[in-house]
This record gives sequence, structure tokens and C-alpha cells, in this order.
Amino acid sequence: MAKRLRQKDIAQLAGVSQATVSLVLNAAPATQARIPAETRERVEKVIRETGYVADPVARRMVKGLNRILGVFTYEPAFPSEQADFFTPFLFGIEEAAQALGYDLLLLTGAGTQRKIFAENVRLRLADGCVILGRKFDNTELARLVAGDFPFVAVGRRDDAGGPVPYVGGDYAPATSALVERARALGHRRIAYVGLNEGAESTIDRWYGFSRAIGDAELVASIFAVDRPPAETLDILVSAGASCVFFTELADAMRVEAVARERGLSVPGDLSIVVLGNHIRADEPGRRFTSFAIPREAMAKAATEMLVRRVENDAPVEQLLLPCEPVEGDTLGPLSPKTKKTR
Amino acid sequence: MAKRLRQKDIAQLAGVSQATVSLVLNAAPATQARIPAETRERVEKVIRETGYVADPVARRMVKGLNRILGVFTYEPAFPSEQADFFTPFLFGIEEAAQALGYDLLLLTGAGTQRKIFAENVRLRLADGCVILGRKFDNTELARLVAGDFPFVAVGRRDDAGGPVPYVGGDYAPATSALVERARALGHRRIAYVGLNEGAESTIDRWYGFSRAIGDAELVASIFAVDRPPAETLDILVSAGASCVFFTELADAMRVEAVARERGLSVPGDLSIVVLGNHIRADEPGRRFTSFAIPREAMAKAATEMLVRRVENDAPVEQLLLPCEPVEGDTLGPLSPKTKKTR
DNA sequence: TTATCTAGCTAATACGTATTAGCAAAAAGA
DNA sequence: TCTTTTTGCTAATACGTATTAGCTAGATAA
Repeated sequence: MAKRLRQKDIAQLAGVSQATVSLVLNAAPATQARIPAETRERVEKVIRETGYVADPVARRMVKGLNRILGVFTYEPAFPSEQADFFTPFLFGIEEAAQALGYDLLLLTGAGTQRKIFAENVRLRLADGCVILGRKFDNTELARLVAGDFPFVAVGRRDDAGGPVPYVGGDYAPATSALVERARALGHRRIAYVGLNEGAESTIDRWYGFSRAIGDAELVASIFAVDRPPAETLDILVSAGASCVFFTELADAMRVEAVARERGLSVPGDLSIVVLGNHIRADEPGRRFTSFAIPREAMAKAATEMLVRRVENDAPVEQLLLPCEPVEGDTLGPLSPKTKKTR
Repeated sequence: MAKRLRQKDIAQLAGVSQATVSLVLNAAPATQARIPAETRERVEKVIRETGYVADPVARRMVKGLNRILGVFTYEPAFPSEQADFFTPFLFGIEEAAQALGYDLLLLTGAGTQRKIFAENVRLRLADGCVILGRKFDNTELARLVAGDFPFVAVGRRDDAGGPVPYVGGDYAPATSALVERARALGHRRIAYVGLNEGAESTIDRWYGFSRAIGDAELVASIFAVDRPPAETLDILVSAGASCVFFTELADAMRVEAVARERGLSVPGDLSIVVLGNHIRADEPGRRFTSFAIPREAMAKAATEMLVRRVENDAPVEQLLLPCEPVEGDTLGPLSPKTKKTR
């Protein structure tokens, strides 16, 4: 590999000093920089012809910005099983970065540690960082909040020694709306399957559910995920639930399949609602009544927020984007048979 | 935030020089560094108590290479329709980069132009670049080959003013194997649907097909993609083809559907072979007899090759990875009825 | 006692960039 | 013509780390 070109080399080719190259590159107002057009053009020509780009590391040493946005994911961004989780987010991030003239640096250099502040994570190489993951490390979050490095989280985050800048989905009201819809359809024996604590997205769903349940009764709750579907269905049936809310699509799908095997009809005998949605519109299988998570829009808005923080030292912003309902076909009226037998 | 601690500060607290702090931190063999245990422990204590961590950016300044790999895609990587194409490749790249301690720079500056040498593409931010896409720009490829910037293409590429470093799929023998299998099953009237020129992957498939056809007859060839499936089927039927090879899965799927509508059985009346494979294992519909494209492995190997070029100025390598056959259920024996009526 | 060797550091400098004080020559003003 | 101002740069230095030649004091050998 040819040695990386330095400004010193460009200076030599253009017949000026390194300081002049730097001044030209940084396009200070002509009146300020005091470089005449002829000199500037000569230097720009050399830069163009050589493809020279300033070393981002050196620039960051002297506190310069590189128009690079870091992307840190607590899980690998592209593994087969995760591909559908991160892809829409990455699309949103890339779209915004592109429009704003920023390149994206995926901080993979840390290896398998998956810690923002792991030894080899060169967070500072980027001007700022978008952070994604199902579950954040709150110690790291607090450290980021306490520090001066600009970042934005995708997904709502509780305060961590101070307010966390984020763009999330407004899961609580979206959940409430689905609960209210179920109640409007006559459902009074309702169940909830999924975690109710831990990640903020989980807490929001439970909050929205609890707030909207009203005069309906929570006849069963399973604050867990990945339970054997048959067992889950047993609990739901023996509790006489007519409508069940799942936080995880995968759980809903498995239980729906078992219900079908047992001759239960969905939504005739049991309505199923998912507090989230299919990532892929063309996914096989049942279309569950749910709400749409605006992943791309969240990530896009987070990226734009980050750039505001990088460029203007903008104050902390916290934004929740609405989640539109998805009709699906798994929530239906309380049927007379269902009501009578329970 | 407290000002970032430097080694100079640690040195002051420990009563040594900055150079000593660095030597302690880098744990050179004691015999080499000549720092006695007492001094070392005193410095380590200060480091521990202050939580000092060396600035990765400053470290990189003195080491030269930035350990950044560019990723350039000739098509946008993340819009929904392309995600399935690029995701497995990106997984392979990420995996390798992670293992090798490199960060990945997504070059968004290309925007809608999708040119490596477009004005806003800051190629030289990275130490080297992996290049992906269905179709490459040969002018740019030639420029890369002529230049000194390390790159590796994913997918076989013809020479461009010199050999192109690449990792591709070995499509020709994989195609030949499928043709030989069809002949072994008795097929003698064979058809080919898809391009036979243009991209190297296309050329390799046609080459492998042509080489293996032997005493069988090419009774129909449609060197095009995206033809109306009914029209394609008409040509195949009137030519009396008993087995057809498609380069594009999408074309095969459409023709198979039309064949089914017409009461033709696959593979009973017409065998269909796809020279490639489903990207997603859980995709709906027919499982075609095909071969597996080792996308992840290709990208992983390309990334590793690139790092060899970046770190060791390694010579041009060109690697083709084998494509394992996928059984599927669309290729079957030449049936007596088929033979008799044609 | 003198000469030589060794241990324990440190001063200096490299890395590539951005910034700024300041120099020298040319231009403008008196 | 002399003085002041302006223009067009450049030398010097900061950033935080890693590296190494070299200094000094103490220990060892003659």
C-alpha cells in the first residue's frame, strides 16, 4: 500500500505550506484566511487529483469534526436472526445521514464485547453517535449523559443521571388504543403475555395496557416471554380470557398455531393482539391486529437530532413518534358462544 | 464533565513522566521497559483510581492505519427491496471486521449517483474498501486497479486493466453439476432462460451451462429476464423442453405458477432448475432445485483478503468459493409421458 | 580509588492536522 | 520619499500518545 498522503505532501505538490493546505481545505471565509483565489485553486486541484482526504484521526486530535456519525448497536447489526430487527433502522439512519452529508461508521472494532466504552471502541472518531439495541447498558448511558460526546438513543430511555436524548415509538397510547378497541368489541376478560418491566419499550406497553383496561378484568398475566405455547394457551383458556395481548410477535404466532390445532378459532374463540408488528410486510402467516412501529422514521429522526446536537450543541430532545394501528384479522367481537361458556 | 485525563496528568499524580505512564500502560516485558515493580504499581494505582483510559484516537495517530474499512455498494444497501440481497453480505463483512478489529465506514456520500469516485465519496477515510453490487462500473474498476488504494470486490470480476482482487461464488461448475444431473435424469431437451452476457456472474452461469450440455439439445433459449411468464412458458412448451434452467429465481417462480395454472406438473411435465438460490431460507413458495450462493462466506473472505492487502500489501488474490447444490423438488426424472408426447 | 556497567527513568520527537502570531514584500497614503 | 497598511503566506505550536536515545546515579569490578 502506498503511504497515506498527508497535507505536507499536498503542500509540496502545490508549492505551498502545510498550513496553507489546511486553510484551503477548511474553506475559511476568503477575507479571513487571506488565501487568494489563484493559490486556493492550485491547492484544490492537487487535492482533487490525488483524492486526498484529511485523516479523521488527526482531525479529531485537534477537536475537528469529520462529518462521520457513529452507529453503535448492542447486538451485531447484520446477523441472520437479527437482520430484520436492525435493517429498517439502518435504512432510516443511512437515509438521513446521506441527506445531511455524513458518512456512517459502524463501530465493529470492539469485537464481541459490545460495550460502548470497551477498550478499542473509537467513539470519538465520529462526530457523534446513534445508539441502538434492545437493551441498553445503563452505566454506559449515564457515562454518555455525563460526558460531552453527542449521542442519540433510538428508543425511549429513562433518565440516566440526566435526561437521555432519544427518538422512540409512542407505545403506551398505541397499546391503550388497542385495549380500548378490544373493550369496545365487548371483551371484558383480558390477558397479557409478555414482560412488564425491564426495557423501557416493555414498561411503556404495560403502562398503556394498565391505563386502558378500565372495567375489563385482567384474568391472566404471564410476565415472561418464550413460554411453551401450549402452556400459555392452557392458562388463557382456564382463566376464561376472550382476548389476549402479546408483547412479542413470536409468542403470539406460536400460541395462535396451538390454538388452531386445538380447534379454537381466532378471533372467534380468542382474540389475539400484538403490541408491535411484523417487521416485514410480506412475512408468511397470520396478520395480527397490532400497531406499526415506525422504525425507519425513528432512526431517521434520531439521526437528524444527532446532527443538531453535533452542529449546534442543541439541548437534549426527547421525541416519541406515533404508532399507527394495523388492522390485522385476529381481533374480533366477543362472540355469543365465548360469552356464554365463560 | 471533568476534562479528559491525559497521561501527563497521570504522570503528575504518580510522580513520573508521561513516557513512564505509557510504558506502564503498554505492559512491555519488564526486562525491556526497565520499570521496577514499585514504580509500575504506583502508576497503576493512579490509573485505577482515576479510571484513566488512553484515548484510542491518539493511539491511532501514532500507529498509522486507522483500522477503518469502507463498504461501497453500487446499489443502496438498505431499502426494503434490496435488504435481502445485501444483508447476508453485510453480515459476513461485519463478522470479519469485528474479528479483525476494524470499524466499517458506510460511504453514504455516493447518494443517488452510486459512483465510487463521485465528488462526495471520501474513499480515503478508510484504509481500504470492500465493493459490492450486482453490476460494477468497469471504468471505476480500472481506476481502482491502476491506483494504490486497497480494495476487494465481492463477486468475480474480469480484469480491468489488470487483475481485480475478488472473492466470488464458483457458479460455472455449480451450474455444470446441475446440468449433468438433469442429463443423468434423462433430460435431453433442455432450455435456458436468462442473460448470458453482461455481469460476470451471468457469464459464468452460461459458461457452465454450455460446457455441460453435452449430447442434450438446447431447444430453447431466452437471453432475457423479466419476460412475461406465460410467453416464456409458451416458448418452452412449443420447443418441447423437458427441463429449463433459470438464472433468476423470480422468473422461475412466475413461470412455475403459470405452469401450475395450466395443469402442468413440476417436475413431472417440466423440470425447473434455478442457477442460484433463495436468499431467505424461510421464504414462502416452492423450493427449487438450485445451488446455494455462499454470500456470507464470500463477504467474510473478501474482508479478510482486504485486510491482508491493507496490512501486508498482499498481492492480488482471486478466490471462488464453491456453491453447494440445493436439493429442492423441481427437478425430476424425465417421465414416460413427457418423452412420448414430444 | 577509579573505571565500567546497569537500572531507572526522562527529554525529545514522531504521528497529521488546525490555528495563529508574525514576517516580508507590495501597495497605499501622506 | 518616507511611513503605514495590507496581502500572502509560513514557522511554530497545540492536541495525546508511543517510542527511543541518552542521562544520571548507584552498583560492581578491577
